[in-house]
Amino acid sequence: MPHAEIKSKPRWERRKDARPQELLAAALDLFVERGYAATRLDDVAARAGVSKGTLYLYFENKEELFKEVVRANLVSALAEAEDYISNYAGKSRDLLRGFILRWWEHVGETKLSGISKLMLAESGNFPDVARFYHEEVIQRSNALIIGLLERGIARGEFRPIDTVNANLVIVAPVVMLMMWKHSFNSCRIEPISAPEYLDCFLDLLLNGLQSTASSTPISQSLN
Amino acid sequence: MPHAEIKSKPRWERRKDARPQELLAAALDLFVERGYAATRLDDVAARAGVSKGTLYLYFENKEELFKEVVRANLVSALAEAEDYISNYAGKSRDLLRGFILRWWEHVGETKLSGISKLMLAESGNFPDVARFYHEEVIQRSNALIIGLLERGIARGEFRPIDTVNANLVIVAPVVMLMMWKHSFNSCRIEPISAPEYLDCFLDLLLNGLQSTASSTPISQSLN
DNA sequence: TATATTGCTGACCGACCGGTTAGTAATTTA
DNA sequence: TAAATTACTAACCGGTCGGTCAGCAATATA
Repeated sequence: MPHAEIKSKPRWERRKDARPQELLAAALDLFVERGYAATRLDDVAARAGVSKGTLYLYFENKEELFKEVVRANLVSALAEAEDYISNYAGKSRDLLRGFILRWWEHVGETKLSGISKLMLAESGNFPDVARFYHEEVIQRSNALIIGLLERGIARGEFRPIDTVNANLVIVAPVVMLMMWKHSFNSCRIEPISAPEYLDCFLDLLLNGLQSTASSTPISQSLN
Repeated sequence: MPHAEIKSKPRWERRKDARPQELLAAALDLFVERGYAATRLDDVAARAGVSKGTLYLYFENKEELFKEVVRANLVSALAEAEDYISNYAGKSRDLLRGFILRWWEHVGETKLSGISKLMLAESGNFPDVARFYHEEVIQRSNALIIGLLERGIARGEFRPIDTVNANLVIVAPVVMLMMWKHSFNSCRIEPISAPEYLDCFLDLLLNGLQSTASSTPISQSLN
């Protein structure tokens, strides 16, 4: 029925308050799918059912749009993680395992992992965005995990180690899994099984951290 | 002295056999500095002291140029690593440590790390290049490390673990350090100290792998 | 020195994309 | 219902970049 619309369906509608969220959702999708540089604002607008000019009514430019996407998603997710850790009462190894599994569940296997991947991939070409992300997300996340490790050491559950670098080492396999999911996983290449990978990682990690069984401090056997 | 050249300095020279290598070197530099998509062939040609048209005399297109860069650098480096491992006679933990430190030395802290970073960052947008790199580099590297782990397990030096996933978990912190070096390290953000980071990583890893001291198999304490 | 060969140039094409703006039409107001 | 307001559109601009090609000038040849 070619002309079913008797008089309805105006060519467009005024929806001033719904637009920003719809644009943010569309932007998140496309940034995750294609990365920062490769995402065209024409496409973001189209996916939100709007023209590119409209996008510029609500966001100053591409960079500000991206920052809003990060604020609306990752920064808020960080607050939850902070809660989880500070309220935990049990053993540190369980806290660490729980934190990592929840991290994967809430970020890794959702679209949000695409943002983490994107930043690591492109921050070299966009130093302003890089600094924003580093201050707003990475530093806070680092503080979280370092605090967790210190807690384990203070309670005698973990060996005393260099917590600053251990933080980075621990984060690496999880971030790597996110990266993989958004790069090689995408086209025709055998995907990594996240549960098995994380199991293996946690096995190695918690064994490597534990203070009880291991009597050899390792660092003495340098060559 | 504005016109010192009496009669020398022709506007250009014929150097048919030197061009390919010079172009490959320039391409490596720029791919590492800016990534695949953001590297302009005009710039590659200019850095090699040549015009863009010349580049197309020696390479079919951007993708083939990139593949040649990978072949000329990473693929050959892999051969050396294969030698190192297959000829090693000592303890597996020392072999693993040596392999990782040499990997960092020969790839991580050279330009080549930029290629690894680039692939992880952009293969999602260039599936053909991704498949090439996966077959030519990643699969061979995986086979190498899995073999190394199997050797350690067979000799009773490492705990029996899931070697396929452990390979990925082990590779992650090194690759992550490369990524960091080429993204956040580049502009104004506190750099990671590679030696300290690798020390910490190897400490955790070798402690996590060792079969001797640790009596608790860890995987039993789920939750 | 004259002629042939070919490595190399640089202007050009067409597609793309971030950002702008004149104008239009949906809605509100009086 | 007529006028005023403004959310929205669509055409446009300037700049970029992968890729092409007609022609030129640096060599080789004789």
